[in-house]
Amino acid sequence: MPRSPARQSPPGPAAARTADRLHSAAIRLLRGLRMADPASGLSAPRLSALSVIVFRGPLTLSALAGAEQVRPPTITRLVQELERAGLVTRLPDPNDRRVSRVRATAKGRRVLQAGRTRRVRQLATAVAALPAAEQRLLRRAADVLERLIR
Amino acid sequence: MPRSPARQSPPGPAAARTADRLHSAAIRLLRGLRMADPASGLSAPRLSALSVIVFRGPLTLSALAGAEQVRPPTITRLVQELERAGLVTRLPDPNDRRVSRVRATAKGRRVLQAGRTRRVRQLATAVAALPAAEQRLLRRAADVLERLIR
DNA sequence: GACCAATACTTAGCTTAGCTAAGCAAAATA
DNA sequence: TATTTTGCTTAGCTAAGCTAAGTATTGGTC
Repeated sequence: MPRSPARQSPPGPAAARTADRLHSAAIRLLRGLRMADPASGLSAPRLSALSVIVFRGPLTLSALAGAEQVRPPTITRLVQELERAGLVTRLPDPNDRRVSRVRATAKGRRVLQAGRTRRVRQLATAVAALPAAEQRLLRRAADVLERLIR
Repeated sequence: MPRSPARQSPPGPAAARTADRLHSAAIRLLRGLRMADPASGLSAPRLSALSVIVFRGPLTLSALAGAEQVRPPTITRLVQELERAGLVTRLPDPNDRRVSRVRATAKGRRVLQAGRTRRVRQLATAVAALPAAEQRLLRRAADVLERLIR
């Protein structure tokens, strides 16, 4: 009998089922959270992009697009919106005038903190209510997922 | 010192961080999967709705909206698209002429299977490549997440 | 039985977020 | 110097969500 993790073409029913459940869970999780804070205009993609800009320092639009796994035009627009809201600014690159680096403003950093807290509050509260063992489980699952997603 | 899971108003930094990571993971996971199959037109929301229709039998639009956690107009449109694609049909309710029940067609059931397989294939393959212990971990995490999401 | 409120869905019209294709300007290369 | 490549933008499309306002039906109330 072949050892289990050998099969390649069909991923195997158990893995497929797990993938399917994670997929559904992701959809519902984001739907539950979508636009938790219309006032500050911090939708999921904006929050996510702003977070990258805040934590990975000033970076080029290409790098941001790569990190966010979206195409260049999407990033162009997202950054324009964040800029319009005063959350980020752009610096010209002195060495290469094609590129444009983005950095968070003080307001951006402030709003990120407040906004992500508000946005994931429901989820965070639900997580906090779980027994410690399940919280640990979710943390380890997040590790695995982050690796999986690349 | 107070025992840990007691605090309520701020969910606590560990839970908040876990929530934040799950949030990010969900965004990136869905971005990676979005429109894996443009040919069959099976986007995530359609797949998700079709799946509910297939497995929870004929159900009213309101019930579907509830299950999918979206507002009525969104469901109206989604169902119109699925109908146009021949994946579902509508039955009038004999007792109440306001309501309209949706059921999957044979084609709908067929396409669901093929489509979801294609759509989550990347993810399923990645999951299948994990050591058994991590696959188990993800399954248990999916249990917890499904409860969490309600 | 006539009205009125509630319910189930639809329509209209907006926003956001993604895409491709095509363009422009700067840099790198031949 | 001419060409290609790179980084970003513009134009224009689609999908998926929303609210507000409509229609039709049901059911309750005087």
